[in-house]
Amino acid sequence: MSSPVVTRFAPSPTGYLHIGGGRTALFNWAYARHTGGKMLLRIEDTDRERSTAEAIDAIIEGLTWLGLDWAGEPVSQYGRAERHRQVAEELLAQGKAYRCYCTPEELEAMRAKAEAEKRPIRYDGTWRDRTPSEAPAGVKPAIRFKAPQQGETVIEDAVQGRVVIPNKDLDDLIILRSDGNPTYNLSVVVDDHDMGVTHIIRGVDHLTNAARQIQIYRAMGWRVPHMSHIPLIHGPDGAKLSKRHGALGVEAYRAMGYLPEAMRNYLARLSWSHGDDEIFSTEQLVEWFDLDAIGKSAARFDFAKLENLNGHYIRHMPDDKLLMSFIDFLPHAEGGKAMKAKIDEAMMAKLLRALPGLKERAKTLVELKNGAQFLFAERPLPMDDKAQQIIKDGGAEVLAGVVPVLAQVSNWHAHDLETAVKSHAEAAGLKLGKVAQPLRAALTGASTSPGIFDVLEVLGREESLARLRDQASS
RNA sequence: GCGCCCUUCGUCUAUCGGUUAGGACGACAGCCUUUCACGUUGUAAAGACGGGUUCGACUCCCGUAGGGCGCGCCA
Repeated sequence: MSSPVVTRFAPSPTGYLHIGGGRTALFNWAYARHTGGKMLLRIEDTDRERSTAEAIDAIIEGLTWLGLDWAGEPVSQYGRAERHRQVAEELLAQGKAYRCYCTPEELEAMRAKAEAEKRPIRYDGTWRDRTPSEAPAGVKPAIRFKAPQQGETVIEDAVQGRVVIPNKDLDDLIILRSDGNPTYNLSVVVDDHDMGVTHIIRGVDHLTNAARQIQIYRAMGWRVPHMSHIPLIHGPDGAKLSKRHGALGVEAYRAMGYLPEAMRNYLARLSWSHGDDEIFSTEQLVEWFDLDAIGKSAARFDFAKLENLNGHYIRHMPDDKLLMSFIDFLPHAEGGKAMKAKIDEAMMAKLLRALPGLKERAKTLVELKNGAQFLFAERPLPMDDKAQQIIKDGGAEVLAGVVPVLAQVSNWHAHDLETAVKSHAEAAGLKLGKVAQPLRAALTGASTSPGIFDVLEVLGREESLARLRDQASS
């Protein structure tokens, strides 16, 4: 029996949880679930300049919205700095690291020179073999890892396969800054080791870091975790979906009206697949998810497909559940707070009754919100351009004819209303559409809506007749 | 510049040497229809290029081109 799987999601809190991070978290989560293991959350906050408490909150909220959870409390990497320092000292004591007295300015000059001469940009090992006695006075040293210079470092990656990096291309990285703070590559290794992480699943942008980290694991005599470097998500143009290029935080997707279940389904299908399966539940994802089905090429983010998937989830969600999702969504939508304030028991009932007709027409919760607008509107109803046109083009007269008919319907239900309107249309020699559109315009203020008889029923007799009379010619 | 990775319809992908290269989104067309949708039927649409290996390559190897990632006292 092998030990239980431990994965981790380790974002740096320098901004919101972007969509690529969300998928990395999803893969870690799904793999942990699939194997009966657990996922840990570690906040990589060692960069004190850029890490913020707001970002931590945004990440946690984003993960929570996505429906991803983790075992235990989030770990602060910065909080473990003392331990990282100890490891750096240990490496130093063992001769596997050394003090480097180069100043940042010198290093910058070194890089500039290398670039100008079109040489690989690498630390030249100035202090690798010098003795501390040669140290310049007044310069605080950083500690560098003494990386092997010959041979190669092999990454056995579940996704990338066997990746071989020549050691000559990996220079001596700083593991402890001159101010005594550990750097990323050291902290990651120490934390993953101490936290018992068995499987590292992260973006391929960390692939070369993996090589350096493996060298540190070796130097410490620690076991190297299983690694999976997953492809990045690109924008529609093929370029990296970076923060600078319009990459959005998961909260933006929430505001755009996407359902977490749809996001999970969509994200799961980026660089991962299970045969021809396109739409599947999170339970199925957990059941099916495995590392060997992850592809190596980057995927482009496609809003059209996300939207299609989202529409599917909206349509198939039970009405009561959808209503709850809708109400939870409202505060995040434009003008949604005002709508939410209007939701009382009666409105809940109306929404629930209207939802079957509404959800067929909505691909996002924003569209659902817009579609439901007519339920919240108050007389006199605001009318959009098309609706006004319908009323003007003879609609008002049609309404004048049909209102008395509707007023006589004793049982105000869709079926009876339909019977009444249809026979009226027939008697008047009008096609049903000629009657339905004016009704729709007057009732909803728009030219599109759910089935008109359902609209009449949901609005109720009094409100319906009042709205119709507002627009009927006298 | 150096290193690593990638390349099947516009997009996401299936294919693990032998298929009429399949599915999904999107597009287009038809049907349904009180609007818009939904639903449904159908159509168009792909192995980057060039060499090998093989009886046989989308699949294996090499090269070319294009793309991505990395090369901080950032993570």
